[in-house]
Amino acid sequence: MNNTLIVVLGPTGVGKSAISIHLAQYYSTDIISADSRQLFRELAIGTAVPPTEDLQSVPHHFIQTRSIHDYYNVSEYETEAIALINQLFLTRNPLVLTGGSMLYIDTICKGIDDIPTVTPEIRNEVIQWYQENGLEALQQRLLSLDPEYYQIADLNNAKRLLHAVEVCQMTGKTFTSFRKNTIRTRPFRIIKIGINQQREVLYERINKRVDAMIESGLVEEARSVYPYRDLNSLNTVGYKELFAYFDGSCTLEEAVDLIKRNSRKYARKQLTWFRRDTEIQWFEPEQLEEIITYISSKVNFHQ
RNA sequence: GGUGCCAUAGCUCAGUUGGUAGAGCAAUGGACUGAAAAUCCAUGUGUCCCUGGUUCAAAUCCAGGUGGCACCA
Repeated sequence: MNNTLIVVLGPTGVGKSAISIHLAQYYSTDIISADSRQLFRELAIGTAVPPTEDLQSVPHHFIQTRSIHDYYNVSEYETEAIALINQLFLTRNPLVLTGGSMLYIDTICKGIDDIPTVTPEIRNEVIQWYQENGLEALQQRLLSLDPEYYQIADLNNAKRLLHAVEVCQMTGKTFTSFRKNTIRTRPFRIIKIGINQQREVLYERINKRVDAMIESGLVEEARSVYPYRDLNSLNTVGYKELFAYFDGSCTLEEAVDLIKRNSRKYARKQLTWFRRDTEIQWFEPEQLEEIITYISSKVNFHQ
């Protein structure tokens, strides 16, 4: 098995895109995005989609391919991305996967259990029931539907409980019965490259990048999707803060500061997730040569 | 120059009739199975501006000083 997926991961703003493009050019290959927000074509500036030149110089997949109005989830991503990866391997090797959405990356590397997709009717029904009856009632409902999951569930996290209840409600089976937690072995090798740098430097980069986004017209971009603010796809850093400004509940300056702060928080959360993954080999953003050396030490593409 | 108000955690501020201090935000750590840039959880020692006084005991009362704000000249 020589097919290799090079996974470039790291916190937001660290410079993953630049490294991925260099790697893709070096190996004459494509980039598959693992970014849950760059998927949406209406969101370009605020999600830091690479500039047009970069997108033209290297083929990118899963960038700007969906609308904010489309329903999308990790499972769909897994199905589509794995199919594409297998197809691309017929003509090229290695491939580069890059992005900051932790769950999306893990889904490609390890798979995710088959859980039936909840219909909008059931979802709305359960959400409405929750809004009328509250968290405690939701916990009790889960306890009666799936006591096993109740034992391990994060009982304050309504989103998790809601999903478990939805699945039970729809299928008549317990949520636990779908949670096999089986790791899928992929028909390709995976090399994980983590990019990180000193926290202060990273934060400074993030702050500057937000200023640059504002200069590039983020306010206008956010205003154009403002009417659809309740969509899940717009519960996104860079947009939700500007919606508050449009509402008149804060100044533009305050909104921009909040975008910076929330981006930093996001970066921290990403690092928390990645920290437990011992397969990741970490590098600084300038260490392109070292990265290529490391990859070469793991696999030889010219045999 | 005079008078009044204020000074407590990185920031904004609570702090009852004196018993050596605690919220929100920030920051940091953690969780994570179809909303994941989402959602949830945990972590609070700081010359209570300085000096002196009263008191068994002062962030708290008194005097002076320093800095800020407001008003009057």
